[in-house]
Amino acid sequence: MVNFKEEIAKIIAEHVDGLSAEEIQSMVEIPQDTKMGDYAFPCFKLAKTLRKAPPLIAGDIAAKIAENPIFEQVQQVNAYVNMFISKEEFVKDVVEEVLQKQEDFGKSNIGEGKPVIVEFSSPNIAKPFHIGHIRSTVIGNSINKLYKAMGYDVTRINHLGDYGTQFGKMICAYRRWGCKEDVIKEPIKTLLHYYTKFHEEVETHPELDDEAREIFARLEHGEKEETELWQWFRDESLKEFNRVYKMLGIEFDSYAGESFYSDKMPRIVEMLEEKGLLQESKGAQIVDLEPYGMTPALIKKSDGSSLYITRDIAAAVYRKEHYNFYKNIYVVASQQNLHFQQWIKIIELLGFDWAKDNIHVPFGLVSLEEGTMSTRHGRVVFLEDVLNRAVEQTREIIKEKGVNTDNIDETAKQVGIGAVIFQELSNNRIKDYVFSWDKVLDFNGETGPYVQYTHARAASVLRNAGEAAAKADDISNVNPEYIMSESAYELAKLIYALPQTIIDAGEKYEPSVLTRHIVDLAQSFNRFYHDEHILVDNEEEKISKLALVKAAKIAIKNGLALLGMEAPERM
RNA sequence: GCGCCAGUAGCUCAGGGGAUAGAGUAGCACACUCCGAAUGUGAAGGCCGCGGGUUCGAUUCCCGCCUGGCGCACCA
Repeated sequence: MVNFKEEIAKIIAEHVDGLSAEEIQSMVEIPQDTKMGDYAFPCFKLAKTLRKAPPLIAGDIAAKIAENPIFEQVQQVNAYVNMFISKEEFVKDVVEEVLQKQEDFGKSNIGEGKPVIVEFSSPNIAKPFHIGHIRSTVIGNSINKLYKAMGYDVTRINHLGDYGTQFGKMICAYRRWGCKEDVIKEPIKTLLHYYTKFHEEVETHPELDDEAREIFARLEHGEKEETELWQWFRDESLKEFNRVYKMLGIEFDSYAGESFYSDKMPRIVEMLEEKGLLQESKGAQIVDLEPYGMTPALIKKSDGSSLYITRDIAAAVYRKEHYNFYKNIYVVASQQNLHFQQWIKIIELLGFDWAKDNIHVPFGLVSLEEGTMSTRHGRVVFLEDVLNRAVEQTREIIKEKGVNTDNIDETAKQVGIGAVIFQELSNNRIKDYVFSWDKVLDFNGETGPYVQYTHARAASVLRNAGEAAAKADDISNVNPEYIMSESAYELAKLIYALPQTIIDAGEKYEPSVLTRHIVDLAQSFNRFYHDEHILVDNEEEKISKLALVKAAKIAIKNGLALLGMEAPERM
């Protein structure tokens, strides 16, 4: 498809001195009101160099470019050159492109196969997978898919929180109050109970903390008994996590978590020493980051055991050596902003020029109406419960509406879970939000079910069309005259914009950019659907409109896939 | 106290130098003998937190303040 901004910039550049086509391209905009054109070029900035009033410049440019056949019309309005693209060619090109590319529509190859790592989800072993984990999991999954669609070679890493003093606490608690059968029966809930009990007991018995620290030190030294317990906790927890990942349709290439890097840390400490970055402070080893406006980074505790910043440095070094990444992306809560700034700065101080390729993609906090979520206080909403309730509600709605779907369980799953994912990816990831059952279970308006419904509706029209639907695949059967009405043209424009939207979303690490666009697409399709009758008697008109319906359906489906969602044919 | 982030319609949020600031939702008024009403249409709803500055032009950029969230040494 033609890149219109680029083409327009070239055309205008021929008539404007002193500005490159690239500079002009960055100035070309899409007016908010479609009545003002498909593209606009504001001329204010040219006034100084050309020594002329902006409206006069706009008038000049408009007159000079009006003859170009890519425009249907060019107008000067005040300081703007407003351009209307020739609809006939445009609509035909868009439909042809989509129907030809099918599931590949929206993909690009700007990544050229370069290796990218996306680290996401990364739950803590032996702790519940709660609604707070949904963000990293779902946002990370979408970023992974966006980068794949851009032609990068993506590796998905689940950096499990499977190490640290918390395991000292867990083992300590298990030894004191644990019961093997309970753990086997309900691993995470039981282990969480031990963990909570530990924190209650430590209030009155502070010596427990020392004991836990000691146990962790033994674990780190590979003592048999501690290691076996740890391995057991890890295995049982992963079983539970995988149940949720399966529901969400999420997979990983690697589960190399914190424990994987435990033997890779001494090397980092050595490197820091060699570079003279390490200092002793209050018995601990630190890197002083004050010259960079940051608090010191604690590398080693006074008892000699490690901290997670050391692990993250070790992990980044390992990944650079092992994957030679072009980008190493971390989808981790904004609470860890300082931590990321610190260790990325340390990578830089170690002399690695790839420090800048480590990218922290932060997101805001999820809280409950009762307050911040707290595993220790048992104030949590389990993600699995949220997904199950969404599926259950969908099943009821389907029954209520009496929709004919072949497999009500499968459809309820696709829509219910899709609703939760879509909700999560609707807003800018940096925003905090308060979890609300009412909101996740609301399926009207700008929601996942709305978009999926639109897709199913398009599917329904195509089913009802019978043979004509197949004829729409052949562009020579399509007469663009029939799909140039206002609502059809607006729909075509949004379909056209999908590939660039995918790139924008990827480059900003912001799936919500795509989510918003899919909502716009669905709204536009529904407007078209209400404005015009598609299955008309006139065969040529019907086929032409069906081609647009098909293109819209493909665009919606491909977009949803990049959010990690299914697009059911019936719902 | 210092640092980072956020503040836009009653509510939830888009937009991020450019034309009259947009959606959804709630409430109001409409549209199913018609391809799927989980839909669509209309009206209403705004000192874009406050005060300065830069600019031809600021909701957008800069400075200060206010409010809220998060972080700031042996948890991750």
